[in-house]
Amino acid sequence: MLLATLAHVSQEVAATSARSRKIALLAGLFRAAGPADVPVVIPWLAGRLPQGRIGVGWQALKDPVPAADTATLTIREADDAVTALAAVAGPGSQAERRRLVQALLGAATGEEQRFLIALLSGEVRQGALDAVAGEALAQATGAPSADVRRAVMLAGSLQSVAERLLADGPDALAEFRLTVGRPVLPMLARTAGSVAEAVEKLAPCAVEEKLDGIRVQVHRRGDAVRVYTRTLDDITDRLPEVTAAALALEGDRLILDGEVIALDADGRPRPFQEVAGRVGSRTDVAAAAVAVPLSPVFFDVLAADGEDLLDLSYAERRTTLDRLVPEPMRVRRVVAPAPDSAEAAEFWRATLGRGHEGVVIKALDTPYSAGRRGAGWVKVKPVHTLDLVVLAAEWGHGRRTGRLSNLHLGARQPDGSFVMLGKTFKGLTDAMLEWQTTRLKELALDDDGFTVRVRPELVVEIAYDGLQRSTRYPAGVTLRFARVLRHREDKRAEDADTVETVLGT
DNA sequence: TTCCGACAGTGGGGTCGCAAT
DNA sequence: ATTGCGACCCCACTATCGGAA
Repeated sequence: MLLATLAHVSQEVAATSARSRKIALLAGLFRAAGPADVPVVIPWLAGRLPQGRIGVGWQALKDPVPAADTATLTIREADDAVTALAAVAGPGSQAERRRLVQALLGAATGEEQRFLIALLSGEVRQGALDAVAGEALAQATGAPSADVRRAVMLAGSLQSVAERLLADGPDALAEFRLTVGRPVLPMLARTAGSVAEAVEKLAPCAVEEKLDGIRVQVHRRGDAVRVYTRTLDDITDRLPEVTAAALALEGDRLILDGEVIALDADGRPRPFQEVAGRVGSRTDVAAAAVAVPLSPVFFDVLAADGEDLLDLSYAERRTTLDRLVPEPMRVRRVVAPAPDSAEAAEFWRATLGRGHEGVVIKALDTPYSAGRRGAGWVKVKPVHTLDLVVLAAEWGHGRRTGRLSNLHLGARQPDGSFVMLGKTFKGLTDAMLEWQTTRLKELALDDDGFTVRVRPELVVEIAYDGLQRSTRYPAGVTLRFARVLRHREDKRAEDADTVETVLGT
């Protein structure tokens, strides 16, 4: 199949907003693809490279390359070129990658170039990722979409399901079962504003500690242990403590779901940044493990003695977890039998008092919804707010093109100047974007085409989760997960919060 | 007809490893 | 030694489609 065919379909998918039309377009292309093209066509149209990380980003793609006049490039040839790119390493690799990228783009027409650049930079943005592509796959093959979805969760990727499905038909889906050693997409939680609100919806439910670390899925079969992240990357080699902990358990053929955190001598959790740094360290794991020892803490079990527990209720899975995992390695929790239970509020206070991030409220009767943001899990974290001053704004991309989007946030200093604490683009409705674009243009000092600096007069109310250490910003801290609540036209810059106030929180 | 679940998009900061300077 | 880049951790929130109620 020619790359031009695929690039054109991608463009059509991007051009329509109707999800049903996107699915029909993708399904048509999947049907037309030959068996040899399928392993490439499916991930490409879900916006992903089968080779994974290849070391090419916007920097390697920014130089324009003259386009070919006619479309001759095949999908196979383009895929081979990407494979060659992924293999480049060592001194001179950046230049070599750049050369290979330019050769590939030089063989492509304009439309093909646009698709390849989007694909290589991870910005296909056609309004269709795995879920929509999976739906199209079901349509193209006649398999029930619920079965395709379940197979994808259990396989951890669309691609492997697609290959089996297109080669052997819908019957092949039955082979995708929960298997110890093969990671499944983890269940995620939604957000609620308060514990009372969440318990109201979910009772009878449990309230669990929410630990601020790295999510892990631990598989153990005999002496073989593997540890996977939320995106199913294998990080076993970086977490020897987790392997040791898993081997010390009674049960076998296990899959456990939990979080790794770092604890001080007095049992209080250390900052997320330290945990992330530790998990990211791979060159000298032994030294890193001495500096920041990690503790795995589990909250769910997906398989025990090789048996699939996904469809059991949370209450039943938790009973199994309590049997298999000793108490210090399980998250603390209480059960709130009714919406007005006093236990929930008390547990929330105690959890925050111990220095943890928040709580997760879990309905007792829900199964493990792999890969979903299931309604059965709801997280609640404390929210702080500040009034800060907009110092500058950046022009948006995609659907925010032409709007000033990303705001630079400043806190007041005693001498009347401002110190930048971070940026945010979150929380803005289309109407707010429209309004702030107009307002900030009135305040503009200069515009370099990327950032518009403004007179520091517009006050915004910002919500955030807490402070974290920063080397990027002058105060030495930045806001974690800052988002805009509202513009405060009723406030002047002199009314904004000071750096002292921020640091005092 | 209205409501709501699922999905995609728009990016934030930090940290590590590697290559280039 | 320092800097720049890419990858991958953590993540909040809004808009939209289309099926459920």
